[in-house]
Amino acid sequence: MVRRLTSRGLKRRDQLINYAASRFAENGFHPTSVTEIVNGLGVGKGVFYWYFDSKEEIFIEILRGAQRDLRRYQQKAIENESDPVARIEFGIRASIIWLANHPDFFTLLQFAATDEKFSRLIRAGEEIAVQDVAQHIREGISQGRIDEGDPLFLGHAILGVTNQLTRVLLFEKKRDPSVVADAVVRFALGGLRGFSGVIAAGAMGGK
Amino acid sequence: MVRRLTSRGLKRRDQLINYAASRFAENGFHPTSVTEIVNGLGVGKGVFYWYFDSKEEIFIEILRGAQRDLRRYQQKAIENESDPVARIEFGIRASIIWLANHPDFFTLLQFAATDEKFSRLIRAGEEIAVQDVAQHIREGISQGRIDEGDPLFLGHAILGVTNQLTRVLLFEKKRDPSVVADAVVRFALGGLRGFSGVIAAGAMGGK
Amino acid sequence: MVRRLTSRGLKRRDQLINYAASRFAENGFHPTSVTEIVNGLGVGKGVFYWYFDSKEEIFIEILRGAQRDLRRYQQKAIENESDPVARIEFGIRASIIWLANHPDFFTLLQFAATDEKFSRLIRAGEEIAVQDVAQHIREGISQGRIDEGDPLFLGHAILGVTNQLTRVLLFEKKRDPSVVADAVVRFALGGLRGFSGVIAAGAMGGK
Amino acid sequence: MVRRLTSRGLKRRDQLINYAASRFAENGFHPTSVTEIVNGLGVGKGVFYWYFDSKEEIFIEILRGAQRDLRRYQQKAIENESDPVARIEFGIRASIIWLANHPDFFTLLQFAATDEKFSRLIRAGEEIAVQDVAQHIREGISQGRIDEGDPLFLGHAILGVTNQLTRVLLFEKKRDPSVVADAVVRFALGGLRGFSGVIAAGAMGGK
DNA sequence: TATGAATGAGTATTCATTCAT
DNA sequence: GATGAATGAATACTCATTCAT
Repeated sequence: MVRRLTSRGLKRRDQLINYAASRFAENGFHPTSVTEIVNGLGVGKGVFYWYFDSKEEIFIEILRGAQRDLRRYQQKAIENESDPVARIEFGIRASIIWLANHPDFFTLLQFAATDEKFSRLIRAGEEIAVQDVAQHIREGISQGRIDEGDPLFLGHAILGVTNQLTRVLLFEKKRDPSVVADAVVRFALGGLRGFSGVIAAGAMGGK
Repeated sequence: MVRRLTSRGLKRRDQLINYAASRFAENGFHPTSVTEIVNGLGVGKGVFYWYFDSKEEIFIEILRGAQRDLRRYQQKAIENESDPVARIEFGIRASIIWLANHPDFFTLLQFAATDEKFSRLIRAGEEIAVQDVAQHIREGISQGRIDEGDPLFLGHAILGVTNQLTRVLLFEKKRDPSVVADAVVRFALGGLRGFSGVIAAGAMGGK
Repeated sequence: MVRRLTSRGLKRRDQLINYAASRFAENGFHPTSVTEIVNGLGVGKGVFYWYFDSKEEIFIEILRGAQRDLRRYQQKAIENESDPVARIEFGIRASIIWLANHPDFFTLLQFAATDEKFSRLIRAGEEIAVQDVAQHIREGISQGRIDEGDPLFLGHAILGVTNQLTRVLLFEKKRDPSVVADAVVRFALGGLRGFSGVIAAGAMGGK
Repeated sequence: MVRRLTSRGLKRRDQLINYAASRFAENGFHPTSVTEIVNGLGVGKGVFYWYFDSKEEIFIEILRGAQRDLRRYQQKAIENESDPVARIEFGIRASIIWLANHPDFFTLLQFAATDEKFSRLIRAGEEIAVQDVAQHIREGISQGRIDEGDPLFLGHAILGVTNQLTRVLLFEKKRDPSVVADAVVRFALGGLRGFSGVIAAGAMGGK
């Protein structure tokens, strides 16, 4: 939808995005109806469709906004650091802090990754984040600080640890963000250094 | 629902579970209708509600079955191994192989974790798996093979790496299961060993 | 929609078709809502969609049924007559009688011809009727009873006269069907015989 | 709505009428939204409601304008002809030429005739046109050039032939307007002369 | 005159679930 | 055990119209 918005319109749009995000996070995307959103805001149904073409569209806008914001936060956390391993660490810590400050978005991103309609977007965002990390990993490898290994694999591994520990420790067990971050960093940097003595590679066979 | 089923009835129930699982995996839980399931099987709607109280119930049955099956597979892979680190490795490898053989269930479990209605079940299953691993981790720590650290944290970290790399490398990038397993094991065992030189713990602060 | 219907189901379907036809005829297709139809029948909304995929579909069924019925009626009126001009006359009279007995369908067919979604169907039905007449016209021409002329043009001309006089005389001015039929037949057969002295063919030019 | 319009305002009004007419003709009246009209013109919604009270009103304006214009065109074609049969012929030819030059209006008039909201207007317009023709028919009868018969019936018959052949031959089969006009004139004048030997008047009976 | 914003009843359609047979 | 039929609340979305500026 292309619409020239006045400042009043921009405010409305933001209001819709924020409220919808909170409802989606609490109830889930499918179970949250447009009616629920507009009623919660005390506006008519047409308002919603004045700003968005569909329920899908507003969700995508929410996701994009979250991805953009998270990425900016990560980059800002890194910008003055030249050591690649430190950049990785700072990136992890920034992510966790951002997620702690935007718990709704965490839920939303997790769900979106499982829904065919949005997963492409999430994948793309993840890929960008992983590319960022991969670059630092490559530098770390060339400096001999990180063991050889596919930087993209390693980047995804870090992402996996970060997400899982954030969900469990931060959101479920309500640990302090810095505690969570310490745990993630410890595991992730250890993982990057790798483990020479793989015991039984391929030893178990398939089905 | 508790119903005494004939062997024919058991077969029907299985048929429903399997077909529903494939539909849910392909379309998502919410977008898949009961009508779609019974039509796809060429039976009437009564059949569905003879065996299950609701669409939620069949989904829960699917999830439970998947969790049970995966756990059995993991345990079988471990039963003759006494070395704790090897048990961890074998557990990881077994998980990846099982997931490779049940791609539908992977999708389903991922989604279920994000839906309030099912997440409790998923969390419980995860917790059990993590407890298993934690036990090995404890042994490993006491043998001095793994660095000090909260075994539950570490268990979740392993789970996070496994899930993420399975999704990305196995399902998206179609890598061979053994390649994926090698990557996961390498990172996980490295992560367990930890990283003594955390550079900036807590240095960045919150918002 | 392909559905095996019980006799109860067939009855419901008929009921829906008949009631919907009357509503469409009275209010028009667009202004008549599915809700109005099911409420008028005192059934749930699902009933409608059990038998028809859409509002369009039921309308098409109505049109098809009307076309089929009208055609049968025309053919029955003609079957024992061998004289081609008499066949034309009998066909016209039969059409008018049928329309007099199915005033709703007349309205429906007229509307359908103007709506892109249904006009193809109406055109096809008209074409069939016109082909029938054209055959008799050809015979009439070869017997020297009808002047030379494109039989399809003439068939459409007859259709036009029939429709217009039926609408105006029969439905608006409430004339007796036989009076209407006499008027149509008189004009149509005169028109078939043609007019040798066209006064100013092409004399007026285009725009 | 009565509004004193500046010349700029009159232009806007015309623009709206013309564009709306083209949309209505292409999509149908009901399916065309006011939004579609104003967006297509790149103006705000207020503009529409400044000039017209409702969507119905603009449609009625369109119809009235078309009727007025057609009637003027017919009258101009006839004004210098005194022979009644020739006046009929010229009227028919003029109508077909006008319709050929205003294909949108043809569609619109056809639809309007089927919609309760507008049919009164269309009927009135038709009645005027038919009265015009009826006058010539009466003259023709008194001159012994046209057989006895109700002039209004005959007038409607001519209208029916004209409309049907225009639709089929001109718009669907893309015949040249003069060819269409020849066919209509031939049939209409033949029809006016009538057919003495009605074979089976009333012989078939009603239901 | 004109705009962007807002209204809210209305639309077609879906779907989990129940019922009668 | 199983079927076709029925329910009716709910859903996403539309649209003629009005309002504030």
